[in-house]
Amino acid sequence: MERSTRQRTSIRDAIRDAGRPLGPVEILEAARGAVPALSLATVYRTVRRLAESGEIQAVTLPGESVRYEIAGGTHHHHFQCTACSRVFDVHACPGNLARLAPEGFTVEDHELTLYGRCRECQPARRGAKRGAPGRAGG
Amino acid sequence: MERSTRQRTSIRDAIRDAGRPLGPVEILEAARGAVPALSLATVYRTVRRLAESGEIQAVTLPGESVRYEIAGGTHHHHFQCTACSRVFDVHACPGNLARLAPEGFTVEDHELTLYGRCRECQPARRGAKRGAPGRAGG
DNA sequence: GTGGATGCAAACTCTTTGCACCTTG
DNA sequence: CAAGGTGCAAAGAGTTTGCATCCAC
Repeated sequence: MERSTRQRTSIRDAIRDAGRPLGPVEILEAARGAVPALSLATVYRTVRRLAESGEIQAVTLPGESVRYEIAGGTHHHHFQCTACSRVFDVHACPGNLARLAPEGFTVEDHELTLYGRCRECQPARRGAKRGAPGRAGG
Repeated sequence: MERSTRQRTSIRDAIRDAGRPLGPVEILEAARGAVPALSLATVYRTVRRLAESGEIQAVTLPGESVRYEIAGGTHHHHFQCTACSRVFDVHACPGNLARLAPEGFTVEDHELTLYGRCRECQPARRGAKRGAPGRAGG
């Protein structure tokens, strides 16, 4: 059965506290705050377990490697900031996309990714404060 | 300057003739019909060149490695078959997605992927012929 | 005390790169 | 003939796995 280890707890907490999808290395760095000796292999093994058990879910964006977020349950999409590369949830959906498929095709599901500037990375405008952290990678 | 080699021609033709986005190995296999000694390294180098020159464009779907298709120019999306994994173009767009982003976020672009059954992989229904090739991977 | 969990390092897969040889213009 | 292109093999980056040790139950 599933044991409650410090590693597993720190990984789950890291994902939960982030409030946005995190990649394996981001999880590692965040979780090392609680468990400094945590290894990347354990992160990979644990996120797979947590994803299989339904506690977290994989977020796969076009051209990006996997990120993970707490399984909230509701259908939603994602927004990736073109400046800081971070990913955020979008709790809205255009809906009714089945009509877009070519004739003879059956639509079962869809994924939508929006790209643009997140709140912190808005380009400077007349007198606007720039709060962008400028983080690259991720 | 750009030379016209048999390899480059076979790669470009393979992508053009496929009518759907192909991955590096798919391109290799298709192009080897014309140039049997073609190497995967050349495929990688060539698609990068062709993509940089704008002749072809990368198609990156969630959780999938890159595919390439002829740069047609018009904005479109993609459909991935959950049975054969192949990817097809969708020449339609829900449009007006900027409103979906959280407040304070600016939307510059979007990507949409539909999932379901392609024409050849439709589940058998009353007396329908099954034409599905059942290709996995790719 | 036992079996699952962890850390390390090696293995794997996918992609890129160095280098000698070949081909196009 | 010169410059760019190609094939092979090795190198990188990201992810998975074998194994001895450790720890939750």
